[in-house]
Amino acid sequence: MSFEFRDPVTYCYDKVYLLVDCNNFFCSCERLFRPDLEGRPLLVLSNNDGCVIARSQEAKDLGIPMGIAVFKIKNLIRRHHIVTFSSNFSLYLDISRRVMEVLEHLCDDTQVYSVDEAFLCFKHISEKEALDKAILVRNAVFNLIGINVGVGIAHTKTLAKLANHHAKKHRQETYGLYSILQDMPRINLLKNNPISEVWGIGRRLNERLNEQGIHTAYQLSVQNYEAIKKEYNIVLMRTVQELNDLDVIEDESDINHTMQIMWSRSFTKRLTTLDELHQALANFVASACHKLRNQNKYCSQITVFIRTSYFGNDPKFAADKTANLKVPTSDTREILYVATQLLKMIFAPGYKYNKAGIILGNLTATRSFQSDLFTKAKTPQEQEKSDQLMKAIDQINHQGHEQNIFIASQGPQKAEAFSNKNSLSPSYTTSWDDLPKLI
DNA sequence: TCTGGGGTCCTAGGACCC
DNA sequence: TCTGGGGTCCTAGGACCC
Repeated sequence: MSFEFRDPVTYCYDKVYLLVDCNNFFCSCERLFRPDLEGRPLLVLSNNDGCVIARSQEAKDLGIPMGIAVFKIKNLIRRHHIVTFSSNFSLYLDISRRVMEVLEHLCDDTQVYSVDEAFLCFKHISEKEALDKAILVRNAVFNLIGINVGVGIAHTKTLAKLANHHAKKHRQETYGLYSILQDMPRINLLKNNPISEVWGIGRRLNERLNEQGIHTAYQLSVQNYEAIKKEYNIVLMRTVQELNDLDVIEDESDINHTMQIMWSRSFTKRLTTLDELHQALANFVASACHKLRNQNKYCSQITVFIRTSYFGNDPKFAADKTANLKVPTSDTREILYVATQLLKMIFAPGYKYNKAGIILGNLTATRSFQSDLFTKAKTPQEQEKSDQLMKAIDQINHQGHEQNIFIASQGPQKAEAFSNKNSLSPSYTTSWDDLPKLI
């Protein structure tokens, strides 16, 4: 097979993607403020300290898998003196925001993809220039924030993800940077990776494709587009196209694009009565509504769900119910009223519930709605009054860490009262409003 | 005792209309 | 009395992501 070789200095590409991804992000954030932990294995745990959601390299090297229940590795933790942290999302989000600021400074077409990664898009650039950019990005983020990143360089987002994976896996040889703009390294990388490493191939697709004899990314890349679309779907077809350097996955980084807000937690203690569930739900509603108003949005769809644990021998039960509102709202009292009705409809006695939640959907930036003869809109005065009240509640609750004002049914207990956080790190960066910015 | 918390997109199928 | 097909909109559910 012969590949076309393009001169790295003189050949100019229309469009190049750099995927920048922070290494072991949550663990790296914790370590920023605890340099004494350098070199020691670290874990960040989920909300109830129930399972592992992030691992430092040392912890990965010990063979600790993602998502494993903490009680299953108690001995390992003791034996290797592994340091564990409860998840501190406000810290991670703050560090994330600072990292993204650096990236946006270095590239005006930055698409933030998740809390720890972003695609940087450069136009009319040679491979050498792309590599120079990648080095600049890696050094800037490390020098200014203290976080290590990996950078994958390719013609499509799917390939940039794969290149990034290679860069991080072989950090010694790649220094965290890898380009597959040329055909030769791209084809080699495809041949050396199973399809499960490809962005968009999950467990189910992996099984189905394996049954068809498709195991490597390369085997997937040579499939016929139309046949894949017919047998599977358009999403997988786009993945196959992307493996062949066709840039077909759109920019979805529209900042106000959120379509729904979910708030849910699992409980440390099993809840059995409608009353207990209602109190927990009321807290979730309050938090979700607060988030909704922060985004200056209204919702017209409310879903409530409750369920028992997937594990153990107790009887299993799960239920959800959705209500659509004629008039969009962000008023905690209205949403709580509807949520309460929904909860009453789905509640079944005799089960030990371990999780509940609320989803606010159909988010809109205005209250506009299709009026009909039977729907009475609030008068502008009523709307204004509701907005003012909610604003006041948000302001007072924002003044401290405690939630000071409750809707009556939230009860005296806060949502946190239902969950455990045994080894939470301090909120280093968000405790003081006037903390000097790192950059 | 103890098993995360968010999100997105696509598709199939039902309701309804002409 | 019986019989259609095509279009749109909505929703639930499945698959994926970090």
